[in-house]
Amino acid sequence: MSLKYMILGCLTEVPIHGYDMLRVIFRDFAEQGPEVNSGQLYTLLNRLEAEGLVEREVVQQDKAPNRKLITITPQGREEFYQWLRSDAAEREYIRYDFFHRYGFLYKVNHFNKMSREERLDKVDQQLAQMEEKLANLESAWTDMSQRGKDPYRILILEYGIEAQKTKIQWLKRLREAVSSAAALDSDESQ
Amino acid sequence: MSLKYMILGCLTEVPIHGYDMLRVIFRDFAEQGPEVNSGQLYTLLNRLEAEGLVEREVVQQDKAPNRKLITITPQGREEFYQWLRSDAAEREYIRYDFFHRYGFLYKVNHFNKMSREERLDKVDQQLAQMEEKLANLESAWTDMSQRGKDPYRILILEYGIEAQKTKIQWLKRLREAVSSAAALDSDESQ
DNA sequence: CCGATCATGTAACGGGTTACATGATTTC
DNA sequence: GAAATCATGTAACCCGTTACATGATCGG
Repeated sequence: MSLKYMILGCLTEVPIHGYDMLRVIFRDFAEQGPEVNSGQLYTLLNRLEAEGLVEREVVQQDKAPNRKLITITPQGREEFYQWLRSDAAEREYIRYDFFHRYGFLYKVNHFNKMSREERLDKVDQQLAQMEEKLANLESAWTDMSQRGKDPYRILILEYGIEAQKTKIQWLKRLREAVSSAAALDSDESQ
Repeated sequence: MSLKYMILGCLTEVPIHGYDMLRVIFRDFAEQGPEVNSGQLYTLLNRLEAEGLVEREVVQQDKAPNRKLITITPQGREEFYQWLRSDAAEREYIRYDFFHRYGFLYKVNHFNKMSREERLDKVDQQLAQMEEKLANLESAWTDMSQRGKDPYRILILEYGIEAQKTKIQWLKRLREAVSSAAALDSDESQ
């Protein structure tokens, strides 16, 4: 379970309440803010509390709905640091992981079953999407470096940007291949 | 469900039996052959058969365990082509997907909680793993192009190789940052 | 007053993993 | 005769998603 350690890691830095965590953690994974997956968060939080890794305290707010401030317990902190130092989650057994979960690539795998127009269409759409995403990442970078965030976190974002650029460059090559080659119109495989 | 379409896609090209599919499909995702996730395959296959998308026929083999040859039905083929042409599975809503599921990156996010030695250690390990993986991908490429496979499939592999190189380059930059900078030893975050 | 946002939750489902069971055949 | 590989399967579990429910407060 990876979210568990995201939560604990987040809490090692500052106590926070659930809704804010949703915005902080999930905002970055799904494009827009909440209502994204409150489901998982609150149920996990229940479990973590039962396990004694976090504590929740109701904070009365006048003129606003009550919040529950979540703090990490010493055991929680302990477990997070142990995980952090272990080599858990660092190994990737998956050889073709770039392929895994990237539906578009899987469809390229079956391009020989599509017409040239269909291929071009798909590639162009993908390119547009990926370029938009790159722009997003880049503006996030500007934002982050202006706010003087932890340099490691900026570096992480820079990895994301590089990876995205690599993807785009490859998509352009793919586009070339689709648009130019009759030789690529092979039908058999294997 | 993505595996469903991997199976159907595989079957549009050639009838195959379950165990072979395990080797073909899963070999590429988990490093070594079966016994990897036979669980999912056979249960899914049951469902696909019940839905009339595939058919199974027992093939008696003397001097070997019986196999069940799986063929795709016209409905199965139909459904696969529809999926292929739709834009299903092509959109990525996840902004920081490069971060998602890449445990190592998440730990870099918490590098400020580790000593310089621990950081270097982690980075070096990761580098070694990623370089090994690159070598694997490259030998797979040699293999594939010698066997004259579908050019699109070779292109896909080339994307994997490029992505892996990007990762490695970044890891080297990260290593630099860790080994050289005292300035990076910031403690606060936010 | 209505809709948006803040804030917390439950229930059902679904895909995927792990672990286990079975049994044959080939190789050492 | 033991271990490895071929071949098919079941059951339990876990993580995550979807969909829904509740209720308060704020802006128009």
